[in-house]
Amino acid sequence: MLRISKLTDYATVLLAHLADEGAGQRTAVELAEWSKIGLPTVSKVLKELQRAGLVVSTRGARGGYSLARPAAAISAADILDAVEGPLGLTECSIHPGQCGLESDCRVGRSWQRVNMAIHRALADLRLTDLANAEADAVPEVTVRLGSRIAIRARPESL
Amino acid sequence: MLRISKLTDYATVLLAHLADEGAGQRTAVELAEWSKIGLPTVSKVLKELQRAGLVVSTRGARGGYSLARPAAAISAADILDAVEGPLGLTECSIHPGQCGLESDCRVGRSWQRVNMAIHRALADLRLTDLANAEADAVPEVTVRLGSRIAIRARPESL
DNA sequence: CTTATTAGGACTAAAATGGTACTGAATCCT
DNA sequence: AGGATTCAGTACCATTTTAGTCCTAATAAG
Repeated sequence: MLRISKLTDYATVLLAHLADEGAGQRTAVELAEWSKIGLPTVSKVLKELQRAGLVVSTRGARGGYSLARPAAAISAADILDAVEGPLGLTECSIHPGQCGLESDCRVGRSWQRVNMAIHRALADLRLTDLANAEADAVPEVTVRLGSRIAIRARPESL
Repeated sequence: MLRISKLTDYATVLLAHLADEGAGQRTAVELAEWSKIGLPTVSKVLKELQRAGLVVSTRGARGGYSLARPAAAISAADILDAVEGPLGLTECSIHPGQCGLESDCRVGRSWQRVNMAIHRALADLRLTDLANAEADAVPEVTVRLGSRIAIRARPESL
């Protein structure tokens, strides 16, 4: 099905750890040792998170990384966007007008809507929720794609 | 962000066309010409859809493809699963016990839940909805991940 | 038995992903 | 000032995934 990349997974793990330890600042080395992910990779991920403004870094001796804002203010969508970029769901959403169908094909916009709705739902799923995946700690998320039908996946079915 | 593959997009377009034309049976050639997708590719996609049971095929002269069931009984999740397979969202959901964190890392299960919830929401989004992407035709979808928080992306914001 | 059409699978090319390495810049400490 | 520590940027490589093609076999119609 839908898939997040390994790097996004790493990012989540690292961010969750930074969140756990309060305002704790950690170096890339510490995080690599703790997570058992290779240092270069951890480094790369953290750099991306820094560019995206999710963590702040201080250079030099006694430097390191820490969260740029409270864990509750960082969403799953933030992490996705930071690591995977704002990729479009379909080709024609990136290069419109090269499709040849256009008038006949109303499918593209649908997937686009699906994507946006999922994105929007994930924007409300916070790092604090992701970090506490104990039973039922992950919140309900509602994706609203239009106005006609309400569909609900019930918690007990997860 | 999240992404569907080109082939999934093709599959949706083709299925939508089969749905449009009533019970119309179409050959791969006809579908390729109509969609302007290369014949070998159309062929491949249709074969996958056939294996997944979304379309039925008849061989030989006057053969072709048609929907295996009414468009309203085919969901977005069916299409995703047919073309992209039931991929796990993270590594450790596929190969558990190789992670080294496990006790410390509660992130994996969260993403897994997100995935399952999205999947479940897409299971209720029907081909008929995808094919009619006129304004507001795509229905509201609710993904419920847990039981604590309700999050709603409002239609007007799409 | 010839033609139309799908089934299956092997194969190739291109792109994305995951991971590494190197060089430079900032900061701290003595 | 000088050295040590640590992040920044970028280029690079290997592997995997994705997209697309092609060929041969099977099935059905006329």
